[in-house]
Amino acid sequence: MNAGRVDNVVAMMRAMRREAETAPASRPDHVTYTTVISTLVAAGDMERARAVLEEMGRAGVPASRVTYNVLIKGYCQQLQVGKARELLAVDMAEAGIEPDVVTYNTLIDGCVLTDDSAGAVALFNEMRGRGIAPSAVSYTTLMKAFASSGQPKLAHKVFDEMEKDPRVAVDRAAWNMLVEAYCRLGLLEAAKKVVERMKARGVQPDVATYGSLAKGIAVARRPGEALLLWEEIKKEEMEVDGEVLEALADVCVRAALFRKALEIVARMEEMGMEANKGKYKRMYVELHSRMFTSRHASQARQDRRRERKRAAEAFKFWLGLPNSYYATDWRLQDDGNLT
DNA sequence: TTTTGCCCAG
Repeated sequence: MNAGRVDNVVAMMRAMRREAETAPASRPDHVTYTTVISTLVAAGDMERARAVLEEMGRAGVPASRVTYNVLIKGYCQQLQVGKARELLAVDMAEAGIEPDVVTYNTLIDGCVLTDDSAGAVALFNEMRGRGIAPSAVSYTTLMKAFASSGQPKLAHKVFDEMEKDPRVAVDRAAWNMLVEAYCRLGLLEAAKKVVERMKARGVQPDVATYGSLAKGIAVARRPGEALLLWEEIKKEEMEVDGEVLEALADVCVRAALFRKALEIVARMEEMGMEANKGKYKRMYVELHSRMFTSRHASQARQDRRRERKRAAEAFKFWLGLPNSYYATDWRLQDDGNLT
């Protein structure tokens, strides 16, 4: 199952059933069937997952709450939240199986995936109405509903409620979701305040935190902030993934901060990541190909921009664009290639 | 032994 080998998992279950004819101890139990269903769900094959549920019933092995939770997750991933809800309202109810906090968290996330934040709130309330206590995951998922619908203030309200709830602890995922809620709209000052509070509470920012900040910087188009974040990542020897670096490199290229952009892509290449040169070529040509072409600049101004020009040449060299060492005439074709 | 949330982007 962990290797995603669907056919082998199904064949194993069948073999167990056959063997059980002479060795009853091999009879698949509810965990066996749930494991098979998990494999099919992970492969996105809801039809076969559902068929195994039927097979389970015919074999006289009752599905458990976990079995249903797995199937609900599968329908949510396929964006079929209606079918997921039906499993709860009809199948689980008929089988007399009570949902738990995982059931509801999964459904709430399904609402988020289908841009239904009202549905997410309704399910959160329904869960509490049934006497099921929200977990840290419940709060964070509800925050996600507001974060992804561009309502950071509401996400923050949920965060505050979470802090007040003695049954749960605010963890790094919750802080990160709050940072994400602000960054998605490019509200960098608010996001940075959250990060400061998070650090003051002894929670270290991680890849997700910096990923959100990098995205926020890109949304807000604030290259100065990209430099600050890059310096912090360098100073703290922070473990970051390529996506964060790419977001920062994008902002730097857009802002014509080529020296920094080169530093960042160097780090990406150190990490074994292929920087997307095609994208940077397009950005360079679209945004900066007219740089340094003014004929009216004074000598003083030309001197001042010498370092920037050197950086631009180095960047073009890295891109493989014609630079000062080679030909100087080049243009962008309709197909995006350069001649 | 099987199930849920935190960056990217579709």
